[in-house]
Amino acid sequence: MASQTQVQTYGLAAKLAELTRPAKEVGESLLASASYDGDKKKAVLKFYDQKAGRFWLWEDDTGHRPYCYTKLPMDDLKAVSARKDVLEIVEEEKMDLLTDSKTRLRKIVTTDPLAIGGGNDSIRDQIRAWEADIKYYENYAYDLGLRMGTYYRVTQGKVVPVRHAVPERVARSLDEIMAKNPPAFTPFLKEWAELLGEPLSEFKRVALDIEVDNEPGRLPDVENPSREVIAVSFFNEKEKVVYMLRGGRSEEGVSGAPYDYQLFDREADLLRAVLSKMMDYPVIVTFNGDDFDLRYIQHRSERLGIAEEEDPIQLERVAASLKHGIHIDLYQFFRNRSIQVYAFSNRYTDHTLGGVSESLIGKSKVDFEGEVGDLPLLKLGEYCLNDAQLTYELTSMSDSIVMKLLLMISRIGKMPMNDVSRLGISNWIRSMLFYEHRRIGALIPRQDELAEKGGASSKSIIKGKKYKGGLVIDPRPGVYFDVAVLDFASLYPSLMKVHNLSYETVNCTHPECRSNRIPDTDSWECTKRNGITSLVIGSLRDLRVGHYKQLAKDPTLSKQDRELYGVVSQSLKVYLNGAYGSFGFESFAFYCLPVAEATAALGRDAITRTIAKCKELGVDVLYSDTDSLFLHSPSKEQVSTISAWADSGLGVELDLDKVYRYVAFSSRKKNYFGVFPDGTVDIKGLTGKKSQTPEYLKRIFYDALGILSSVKDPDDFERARTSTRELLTKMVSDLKGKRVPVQDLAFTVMMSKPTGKYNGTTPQHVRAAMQLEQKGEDIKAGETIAFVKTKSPPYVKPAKLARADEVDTDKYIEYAHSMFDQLLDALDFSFDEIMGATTLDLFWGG
DNA sequence: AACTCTGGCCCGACGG
DNA sequence: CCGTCGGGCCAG
Repeated sequence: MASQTQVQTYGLAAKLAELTRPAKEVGESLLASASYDGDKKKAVLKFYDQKAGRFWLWEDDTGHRPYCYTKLPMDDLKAVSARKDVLEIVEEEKMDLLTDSKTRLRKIVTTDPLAIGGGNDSIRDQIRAWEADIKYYENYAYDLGLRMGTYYRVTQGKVVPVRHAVPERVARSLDEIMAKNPPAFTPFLKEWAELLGEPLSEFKRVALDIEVDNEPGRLPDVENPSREVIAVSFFNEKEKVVYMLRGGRSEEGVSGAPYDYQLFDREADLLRAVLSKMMDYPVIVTFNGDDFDLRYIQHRSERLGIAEEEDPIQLERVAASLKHGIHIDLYQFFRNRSIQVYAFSNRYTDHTLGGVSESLIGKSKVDFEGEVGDLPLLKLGEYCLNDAQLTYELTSMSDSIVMKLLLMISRIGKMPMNDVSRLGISNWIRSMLFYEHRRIGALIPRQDELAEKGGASSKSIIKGKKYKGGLVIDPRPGVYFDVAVLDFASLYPSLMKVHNLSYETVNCTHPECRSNRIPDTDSWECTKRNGITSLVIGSLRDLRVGHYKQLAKDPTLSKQDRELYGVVSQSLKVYLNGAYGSFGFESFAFYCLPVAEATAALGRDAITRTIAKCKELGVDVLYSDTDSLFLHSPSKEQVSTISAWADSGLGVELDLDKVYRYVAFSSRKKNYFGVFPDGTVDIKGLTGKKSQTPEYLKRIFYDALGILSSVKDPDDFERARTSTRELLTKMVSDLKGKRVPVQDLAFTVMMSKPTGKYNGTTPQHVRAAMQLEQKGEDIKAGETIAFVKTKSPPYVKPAKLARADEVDTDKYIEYAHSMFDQLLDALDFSFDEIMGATTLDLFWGG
């Protein structure tokens, strides 16, 4: 650890003199980020002192080197580093050295059949020495024993954490979990509980948004920023300010604006003020700042001759980062599928600022006509500030859940928050597992070593997939009252734990393990040693299921503690759900197909045997998908018998998840709806709930479900049938009579790539997008296209360009037909039938 | 550079 | 006309 703390001298000189101070004066400060600067060959920790409102940097250049694939002395490295051409060659030599040392090491390690951890202390030491030379600097802070978002105090050059007390109730619950697990899990559980119990911190932050004076119909070019930055807004609870360029814009009414503003005559002055303001904050939040806002400010500042020293922005290949703090680009964060699905339960689907804001905070972007550059200052400021406000509120909603998730995911993954916000689940897990390897002095496997474990032995159901996945059985069509749904708690992580699944243990070298076959695969499991991913994932699973989920609801704990444990539980869920899939992902650092395949195979085995057990007990299994069972009217005793059997026989927890008043299955898998005792409806997979279905059809669909939700017993269905018939008759009549607004008939489908990249086939939404492009619109991947089906080629039109008389009504009735049949199939009536032949004749003129 | 996985449904485009 | 495939969205 460094003995001397230094302060960087970039940034506005005066500002920095005010903001930075020597470490010996530093009181309690929040660690915001850690990174390794390869150019300066220094690690930089970024702290923020909330009380004093100042940030400071702590640099470490002792013993931690940037290019550690080498045995070269530091001085030699420095000498060659000065010359770039030489460095290239030396890098190669370094790689040779690395290979040599690894070969030597492997000779020793091969005496250990599993090649991780080492079998005795001398091997362990050698591994550690070798590992020290190939340190992975993402984990830098954690190598020093530091943790993100935690308060530290610096005394005599040492960084010391500010400790917290663990509530007694929490300690007790942890002891119980440790008692239930084999001793190998104890150190893991302890370590994790200590980390996860660390209180959450708040981050002083501001949201930023910019407006550029663009040419009509064209987006500003970030790489060649020829247009002026005309407005920049900052928003948080204390500060709502817009910096604007006069540029001849109308100043009418601006003096009475409901926000603070500053007007500038020169763009360079505006930008200097912006850069200076940015320095006040350790965390800056944007929406798409990586690709646009910060990149544009930086390039524009360069062009206007603003000195590097005045500018806190540092552009990287994909990210825009800050020299003094961290930049969170929410666009990157919300685009992350794991976040979308597991943290926000798919509550948003559109990844634009407007889309996410509308879904999560119920607020929209400001609308205006024409070009942003032509707006009067009052409007310009309002528009610009509104975007910053939405951005900020996305981080402050629900008690700042976004910041808390970022922080917790960062701590679990041993990855700085700025990286967490930009990278996907496989990178979080990579970082987490690298750390775990180093902590126990284990070798991190190379790709070729992992490949030796072999590929998949099962054949996937779907063409083009790598292995066989979860089991889905055909539902029994019809309506069933009193249906209980049992499901396995974290099935895949549980199986990884119980069956010791890890890349080094699966298909191990012990001859006596070969008989521990994993059903439906050619693989076997190891009973000689605990696998590292089994230990890590298993510990996290137990802590989530047996500890944090309960603590989050425990009334004896303070609100603050409950909130912390809720965030922990949610973050763990993200990791647990991603772990299995990552092992089947080619680019994952621990990619190991046998692990993914074995997990899924054991899942199929578990559910198959449970179904058999149910049958044996005389319980009807109506449906099952991967880890869930739908049981027809089981008794309490039957449920607890099955649950107890799963616990002892399979080693996996099987719980009663929910009970439906009734469930209606069609013959289609992953397509059903259920009604809870309180009348709420649970819809799965039906077309009527899909985001692409036109608003009008969705509305009718939900109306129909409303009718069906009132059904209390089989006799009620007759009434429901009559009401449904009336509803659908009116629908057909409204469609035929063109009484439905065109907007409500729009299909909304996302573009997964730009129009040009669809080769060979042109789906309807792409055809519509191309029409918009012809009108001069810019369509990007990720945008949602609204289109209606029309009667003449190309049979689609963007919704905003279509007239009611162009709509192909028959297509819509056809679509409604198929949509309602999914619903009615189950109830044993059909669209045609319910409409009655005469009604159909009437409307279809047949 | 990359966006955890497989299973399943639906529609429309495309080629024979 | 029909089977196959690409594309999108959803379940788990």
